[in-house]
Amino acid sequence: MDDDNSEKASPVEARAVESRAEAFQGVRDARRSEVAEDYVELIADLMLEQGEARPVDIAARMGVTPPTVAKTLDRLARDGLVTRARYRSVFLTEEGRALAEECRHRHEIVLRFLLKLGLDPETAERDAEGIEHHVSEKTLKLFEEFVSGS
Amino acid sequence: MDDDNSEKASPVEARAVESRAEAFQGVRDARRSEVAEDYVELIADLMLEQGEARPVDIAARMGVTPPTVAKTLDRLARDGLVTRARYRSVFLTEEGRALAEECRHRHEIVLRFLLKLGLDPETAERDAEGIEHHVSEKTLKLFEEFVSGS
DNA sequence: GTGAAATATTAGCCCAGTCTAACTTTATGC
DNA sequence: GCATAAAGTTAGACTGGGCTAATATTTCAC
Ligand SMILES: [Mn+2]
Ligand SMILES: [Mn+2]
Ligand SMILES: [Mn+2]
Ligand SMILES: [Mn+2]
Repeated sequence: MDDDNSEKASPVEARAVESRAEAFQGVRDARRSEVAEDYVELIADLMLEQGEARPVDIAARMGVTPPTVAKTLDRLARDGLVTRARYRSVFLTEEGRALAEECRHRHEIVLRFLLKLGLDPETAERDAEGIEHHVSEKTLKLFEEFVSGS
Repeated sequence: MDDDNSEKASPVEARAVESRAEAFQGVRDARRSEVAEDYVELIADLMLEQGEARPVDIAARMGVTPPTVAKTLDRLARDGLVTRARYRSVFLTEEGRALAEECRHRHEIVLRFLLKLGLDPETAERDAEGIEHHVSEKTLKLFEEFVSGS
């Protein structure tokens, strides 16, 4: 090892490192809510479309197997987002409904934003499904303005 | 149960269900590559900044502990993205370098797009770190045009 | 050169989220 | 009403990605 690379971590560099770590932390936090968000949004959808949210319909639309849905719903129930009775459809709690509404709204804005940008509907729907979970309030506001703007 | 809700799944509805499932599948696929993408991008960064990519520096910037980095690097090595020797810095394979370059490019475009939209740099960096993994080629193109456009 | 500090690894734990196989319960058609 | 089909659940396995505690190795200051 020839070159002297011992730049003793200036406060400025230290701050940059920390800030980067916080960004990654934030993304990891967001990741932990993704599945719950998609489920409550879908459950709200199904209750409108079909009058009830059955695990089998959730499974078909999420593209996963029924046991996966069962386990996920148990976690959602544990976290106070849904209520559940054996062999019956699932229902959203107040908290679940609130989260679903928030997610529906955010999904809608992200989708309309991508469409306005010129994306085809199929791709827009797919990208929105992923992007929605990583959009801050500030960004959402800007998306909204862009959609509404001339 | 009074109302008759037995709408026998028309082909149109079936296609809609399937398409939605595909969107979720796509998002799940993207999620599986997120960590690998962030790591190779960061490793490439460190090799430029510091001349080498040490686990301790990766850990600090990712905001995780060294054992987490070790385990992740082992997965990356298994997947042919990095090479590794005990107690030494890590290196990217050809494949790893290619992926890193792709990720760096995509990250850059998403970031510039958010900045152009009017987002503050701190939030832009954080949102970009999450959004980048869920942006299709088509969307990236549109972002690029928007950034370059008058 | 040696000892202490820094770095890296290993072992072992945890939880989320996926699956298949087997079983139970409910809904449906006759 | 009953047989069977559909739906739901349970058990058990697996991977990814996080952690702490303990250990091993390397680096550095003297
Ligand atoms: Mn989604
Ligand atoms: Mn959604
Ligand atoms: Mn990222
Ligand atoms: Mn990135």
